[in-house]
Amino acid sequence: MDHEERRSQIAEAVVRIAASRGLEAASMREVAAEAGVSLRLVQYYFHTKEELLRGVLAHLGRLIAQRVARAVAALGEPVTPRTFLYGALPALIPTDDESRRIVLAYQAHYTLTLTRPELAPDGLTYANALRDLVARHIREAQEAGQASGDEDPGVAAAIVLALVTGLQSSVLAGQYDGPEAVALLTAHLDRLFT
Amino acid sequence: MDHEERRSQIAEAVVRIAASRGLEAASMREVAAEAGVSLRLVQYYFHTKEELLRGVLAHLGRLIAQRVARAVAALGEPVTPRTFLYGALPALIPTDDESRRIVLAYQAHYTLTLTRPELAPDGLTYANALRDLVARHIREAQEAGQASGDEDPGVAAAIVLALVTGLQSSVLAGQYDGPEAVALLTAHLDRLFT
DNA sequence: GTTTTCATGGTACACATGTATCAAGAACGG
DNA sequence: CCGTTCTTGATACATGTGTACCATGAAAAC
Repeated sequence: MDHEERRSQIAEAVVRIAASRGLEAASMREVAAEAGVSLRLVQYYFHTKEELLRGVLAHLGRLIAQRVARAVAALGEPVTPRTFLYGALPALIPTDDESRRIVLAYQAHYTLTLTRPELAPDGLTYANALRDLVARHIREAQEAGQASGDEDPGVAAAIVLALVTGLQSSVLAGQYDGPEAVALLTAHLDRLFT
Repeated sequence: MDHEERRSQIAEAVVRIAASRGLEAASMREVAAEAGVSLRLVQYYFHTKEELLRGVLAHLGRLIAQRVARAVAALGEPVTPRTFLYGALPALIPTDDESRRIVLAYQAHYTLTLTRPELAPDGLTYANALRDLVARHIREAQEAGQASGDEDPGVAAAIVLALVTGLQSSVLAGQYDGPEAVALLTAHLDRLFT
């Protein structure tokens, strides 16, 4: 059978367990049962548990990137800095069940990596790259006169991304639902693009 | 011996373990060893593990509230809405080792409650109360002409608190250090208080 | 002074965990 | 046809886990 597909299937099982019963309930045996395979098979595709968790984290990264890319693509051409930010950032907020599962599992892994850094091989690479990307779009919007220019693009990008992270947490905890959180995010963006 | 003190001592041990090796490493035996007491004693003061985790969460809440109160008190009189926000909110960002421990342990517990709501008896009570408190201060600042009045205080409060949450995560992950995160937060506040 | 409650210790038990081992069919090239 | 490599299965093992049980001073109440 195809290796990548099997690994995805198992990783998906971990995501489901982590989102419903918590990451600590994702034992090798539970994962095997949830994925509908034998324990030995989980061991075969992910030799150790550490490798499994790393694989799941990578899988979650792909899922999230895919969701964002899809949201941006749905905007149609042309993709201006403004439409990019209004399209990509809200895609990170959990709305439907699937995005909630993904973000919840991601947050569980994220928290785990805080005390087990060896599980996050790339560490802050993606976070910093994303911030720089957002900063670049903000700067372009400023140069095009769409945004007020009296703010450092790097600072504004860091703020808006931290806001997204915080809103993710709030939605997961049930403080706001998806649309409410998106409204808060766009309210912040609206002040950026005066 | 004093009951409350013993419970605090044990809860503090859990916080240290959670911050260094992760909450999943906080088994009853490890907690006992870290606290320098016997396993039986941990069982005596917290009959079950669920009760222990609830106790630690309550303890963390007290520690955080105490830190914020201290930061506000350090501002001296009079406490205006503006000084309150500039004093209380940055106190939530991890700067020294102790605040890092507290926030890290809190985040671990928070993530755990997402899939085990029975561990968070008060749920969103505090979060909503804090948001309303911040909203009230923002509204007062607006009425005093210290802040631009074209923004809903509730929305602004929700945004700034989500930002704080996101900055906490970023600092824990090492993306920003404490002073950088505080600078980002005050940059946001500065735009609120034109 | 005896009894009862509190505080602490040691230990046992049933179970879950990650990992390793042994085994057997399947696919496939020589 | 045979051997080799890839997949999959069942199971064993050592250890860690939460919890329960029994025991012992100490203090307090009557």
